[in-house]
Amino acid sequence: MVEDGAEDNRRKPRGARRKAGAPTISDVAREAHCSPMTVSRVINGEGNVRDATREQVLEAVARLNYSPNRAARSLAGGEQARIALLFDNPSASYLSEFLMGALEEASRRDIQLVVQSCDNIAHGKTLLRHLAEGGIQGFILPPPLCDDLTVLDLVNELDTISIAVGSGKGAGSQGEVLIDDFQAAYDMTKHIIGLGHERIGFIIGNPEQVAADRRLSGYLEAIKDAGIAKDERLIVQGRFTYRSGMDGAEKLLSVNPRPTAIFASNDDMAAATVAVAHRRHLDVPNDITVCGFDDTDMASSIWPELTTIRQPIRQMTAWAVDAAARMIKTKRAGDRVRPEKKTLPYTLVRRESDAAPPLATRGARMQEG
Amino acid sequence: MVEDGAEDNRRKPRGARRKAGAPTISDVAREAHCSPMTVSRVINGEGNVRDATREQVLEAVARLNYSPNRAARSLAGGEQARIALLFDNPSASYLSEFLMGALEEASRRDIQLVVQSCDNIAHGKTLLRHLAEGGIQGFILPPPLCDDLTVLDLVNELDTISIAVGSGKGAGSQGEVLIDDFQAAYDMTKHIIGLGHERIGFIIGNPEQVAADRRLSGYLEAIKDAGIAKDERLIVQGRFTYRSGMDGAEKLLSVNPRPTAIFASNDDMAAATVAVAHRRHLDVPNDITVCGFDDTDMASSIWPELTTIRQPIRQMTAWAVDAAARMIKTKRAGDRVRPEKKTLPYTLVRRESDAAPPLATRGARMQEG
DNA sequence: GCGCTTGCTGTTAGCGGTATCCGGAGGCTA
DNA sequence: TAGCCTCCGGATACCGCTAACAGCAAGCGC
Repeated sequence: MVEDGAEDNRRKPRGARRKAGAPTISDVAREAHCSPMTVSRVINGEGNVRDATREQVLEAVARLNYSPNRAARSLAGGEQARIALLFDNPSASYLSEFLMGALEEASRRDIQLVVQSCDNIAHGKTLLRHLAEGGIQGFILPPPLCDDLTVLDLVNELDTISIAVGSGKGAGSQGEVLIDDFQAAYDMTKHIIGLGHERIGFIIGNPEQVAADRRLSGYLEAIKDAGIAKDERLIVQGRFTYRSGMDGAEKLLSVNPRPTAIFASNDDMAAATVAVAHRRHLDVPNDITVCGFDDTDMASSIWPELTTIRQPIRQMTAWAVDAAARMIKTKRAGDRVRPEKKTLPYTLVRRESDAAPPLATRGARMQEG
Repeated sequence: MVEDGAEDNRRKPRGARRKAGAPTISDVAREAHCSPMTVSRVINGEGNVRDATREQVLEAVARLNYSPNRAARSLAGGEQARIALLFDNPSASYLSEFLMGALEEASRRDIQLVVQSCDNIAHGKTLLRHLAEGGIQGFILPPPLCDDLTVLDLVNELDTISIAVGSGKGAGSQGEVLIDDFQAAYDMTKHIIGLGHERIGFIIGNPEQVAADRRLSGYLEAIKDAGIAKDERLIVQGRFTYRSGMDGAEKLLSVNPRPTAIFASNDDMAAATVAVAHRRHLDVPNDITVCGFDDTDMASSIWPELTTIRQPIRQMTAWAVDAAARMIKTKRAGDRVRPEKKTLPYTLVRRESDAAPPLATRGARMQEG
């Protein structure tokens, strides 16, 4: 009688569990009027599912708040993909968005993500080698790492795959996800011009990153199209850091006549520009318009909040993790890997840091003209 | 027919996929001349196995160096903990640290973690309900979600458990992991006093978060202990946002005589203070010392970089996951759940935003004394 | 019309364990 | 010897998911 303590309390855990427990893939399948296998395909981002079906499944997933059971998945699926995220990036706010997207997706997809920071390209390459030996099959590389061709070569040599996020030289073997930096910068410049500005300063990003070039080109093209003469003094070099933004802004604000607007290649530098402007007792935006790029956290946590270009960084890294997983999978299956590329839409987010140029300036210009 | 010895060499269809190593429970059973079930019994220390049999099994286990597959075990046993991480937090950098700690620990402990962001408290509550219905048994909540008592009530109503990270009202039913905000603020204030400051302004955080109160108390206690009289004009209300920090700083810097140092309850407000100071042509730190709290990335991405208090966010969330798992387990076993609480150590990070007060001020004071 | 792809979806068979049930051996009472 | 209990241990059915394959239409060349 003493012994049956073991049986008295757990008589029907199974039945009970089914009721209270988490929804399973079959629940979703029933809800979506299809088979569990199809659901599996949808949530794993495999192809070969009609869009209509996919949507039904996704709807059902959302409705039931389904999230796949990790244990079952790794039990059935064999090995998990292991992906590393290497970063060497000055802008902390960019980075945190970046990480969030990747981490979220990795946890959803049950992918093992190794996050490593590195000091410079050389160090990055050592790490790359090291990680590959440790069984990492794929890499996600933000700029500037993904902008270096020797890094790309190394990835190939190690027989791994890589995805460039927010940049990319269009190299054949590398996956890529980015926005149209050129067009975005063009749009922003046009927006500023549309406000009435003609003397528009520009702070270039880190020259080692292709995105910096593309943004510069977009700016140049836009002022050219608007018939504004290019003024070398209004284009200064930065490095995407706050500090470099301060230096750049100091230079720009010392030019005479002063620019009425400054377009910085990222938010950190734009924030620095606002700070410098304030230090010089210039009101943003009434004395000077300041615009950024990226829409990181910083853009909306300073005052005035920045008008900027929103990159869907989170979606981009999420997609990168996804694509990397797919590429690894096809590679493991022995199929030919076709690197995936994607361009995501950006948005111009208008906030409080832009306005028409001060009347005095406009007057001055009208007198000139 | 199918089940005979002829078949025992290898499973046929997926034999190829099986990894070289990893002996299974069946391998052990074969080795010990018994059934998998008996092996399971031995491994799990259940009764009802003859000593002789038990020893055979243990020997086989040792010989094969067998260790049970966790995924399979939790799948079959239905013992898997599922925890959700809900966040509604402005600071992205705080979050990435937050996530990293949690995800790392979750994967180590084989716990399933669902990550969800929400817009506000109301939305958070909807999600909470939704997730609980979806089989989530516990929640990890950063501020401000964990500071809201109605959220806490909901957690209880849903018969789930929660852990507050970085805050907590000490409510009986909720687990908590935090730093000693009082002591940290005390230390920072003392540090500033040690530099020679006597007129130290303080910007309070969001009154809805308990941590804000604690930090204020720490500040008050420290100046009291140093024999500095409390000056109401030097203590202003903020809300943890950049904007509120600007307002607070404006107020503080208008006080006459001006404070020589300002201690803001978080980094965003400290950054705002630096901006305001610069606007007034005050040099940080030579004209005025500014210190923050949290060590978010803003602290090190503005210039000058902020002296601040670093919270070990990663360890805090790792611990939270751990504690949540334990609490869920005891709850499932039908035992009374005793919410766990923990306080972790913080660090005062000294950077470039603090210095001794300007000589003029010190002179003035010496004359006074 | 015949095969032959191609694209989409369902079916089957496990992954490595554990819960539950079942049955045989042995001991005890009547 | 029947009846019943206890101790051991095996058989079976899953847990939730996915790999591999098996349809099955539609499109295409000839």
